[in-house]
Amino acid sequence: MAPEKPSYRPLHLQIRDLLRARIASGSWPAGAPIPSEIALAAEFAVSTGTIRKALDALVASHLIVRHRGRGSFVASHSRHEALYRWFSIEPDDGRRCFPDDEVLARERGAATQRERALLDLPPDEFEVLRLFRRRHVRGQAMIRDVLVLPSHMFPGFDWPGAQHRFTTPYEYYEGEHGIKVIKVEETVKAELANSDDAVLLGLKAGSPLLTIRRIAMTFDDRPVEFRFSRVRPDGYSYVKRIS
Amino acid sequence: MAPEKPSYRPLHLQIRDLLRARIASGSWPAGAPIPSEIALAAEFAVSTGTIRKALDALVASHLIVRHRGRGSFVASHSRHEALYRWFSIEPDDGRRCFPDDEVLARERGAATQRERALLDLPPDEFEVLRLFRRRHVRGQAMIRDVLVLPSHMFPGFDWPGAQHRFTTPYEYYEGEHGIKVIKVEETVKAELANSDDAVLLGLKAGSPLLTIRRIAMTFDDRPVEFRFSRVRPDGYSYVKRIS
DNA sequence: CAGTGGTCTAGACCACACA
DNA sequence: GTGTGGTCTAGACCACTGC
Repeated sequence: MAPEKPSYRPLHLQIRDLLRARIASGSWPAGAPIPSEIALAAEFAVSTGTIRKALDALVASHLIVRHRGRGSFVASHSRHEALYRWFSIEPDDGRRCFPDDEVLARERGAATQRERALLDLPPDEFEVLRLFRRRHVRGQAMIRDVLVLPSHMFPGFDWPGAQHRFTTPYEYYEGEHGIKVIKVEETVKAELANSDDAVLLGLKAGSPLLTIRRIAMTFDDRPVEFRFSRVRPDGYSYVKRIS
Repeated sequence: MAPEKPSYRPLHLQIRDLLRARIASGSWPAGAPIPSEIALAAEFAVSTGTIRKALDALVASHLIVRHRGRGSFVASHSRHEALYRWFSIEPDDGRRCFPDDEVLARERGAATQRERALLDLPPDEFEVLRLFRRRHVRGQAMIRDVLVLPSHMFPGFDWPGAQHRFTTPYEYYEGEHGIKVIKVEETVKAELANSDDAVLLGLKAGSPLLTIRRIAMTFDDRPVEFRFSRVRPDGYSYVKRIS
């Protein structure tokens, strides 16, 4: 006999996915209030306990936030807690602080073979946006990076222009282009500083350097941004906590 | 008015902490079955829903595992899923595989100032165990590391000897010394290969190298092990996924 | 004050493992 | 079978927010 597909999924999972779809589709935009437990229970004709289990899962995956007495809301990158969520570099003295951006250059061009693959560009799309930055902390150049974006997902892209309204690129993607980054994958390597690193980060060529390649994804693992960072290693570490 | 301490904590949190304490104290050792929901509900005189919420939290923090029809059990490092939980290095070709250990040396000696601080040694303890290893993958030397342990927590320490019974040090700590690692913190840096790296990993001195400093902790953030790893960067990356 | 989410209860029914 | 955990219900009560 051929294996049967599961004919049943728990209600709370079905509801969780339906609610997630509403957030993914943009019908519930970032920051918007969502219906109360009671309203949702009525809409789906289930008990509040089942709704609660679905909402708890969305809280766990950072898709909504809930406040007793106020209601539930679609999570947003503009919340302060979101700032450090994706940023894994910490000074060795423990005093975390978020770097300032300096946009060095911006270009629009044909995607390389590698960029096409990393960003999973559809066959009829060939253009990417590239944003070259330098990032400072306490006045010192700490990171230089390049952000590569699929052009077709960001019509009218204007990050340096919108920088006064949004504190991070992800907040800008979300607020201005309706694209919510929900997952990133970073691979870290050690390399040697080249002459550009020497100039931009004030290092000696040939000194060691941390490099980070990041793929940022939205719903359904769709790539949104590829980022390549080169980090000066003196005084800073890449940190991962596992529990 | 002086601020009042909270006179009330939710029952499910209190019960979660009580159950966690039983695991921490060793009265419920790794792998042991724990009482059923109904039995726990009777013991604490609460409803099964409250017990369930406490147990769900313990599942989320990997302290217990539950199987429908069989029961709930204290989680153990010997489970296969635990193998990769703490290991963040992945080959660039995607084919993950766990390295073999080769113990190069073992020593027992006085802790350095730095080791004392990292391991939070009590004032009357001065001795550490050091284990020097090399780790291979597909026949190639990939990592060399040193493990530093507080001597007083591991009486009769015999890792290379017990290597035929336990697959990883953490499984050995748990099975033989009753010490369960539940959390690690890693800081990653880029450095240059020295002459020892050149010999042990087959690199050129001066080539870039990933270094990882790890603190492994048991309950109450008590340090159990300090580990310093030096990783050959060609073909491997340190990976972190955030969602 | 009404409305929200957080806690807690006391059940019922089901899928599954094991003897 | 019996016993386990997983799902789901229909309530009650409380703490908190904002009007």
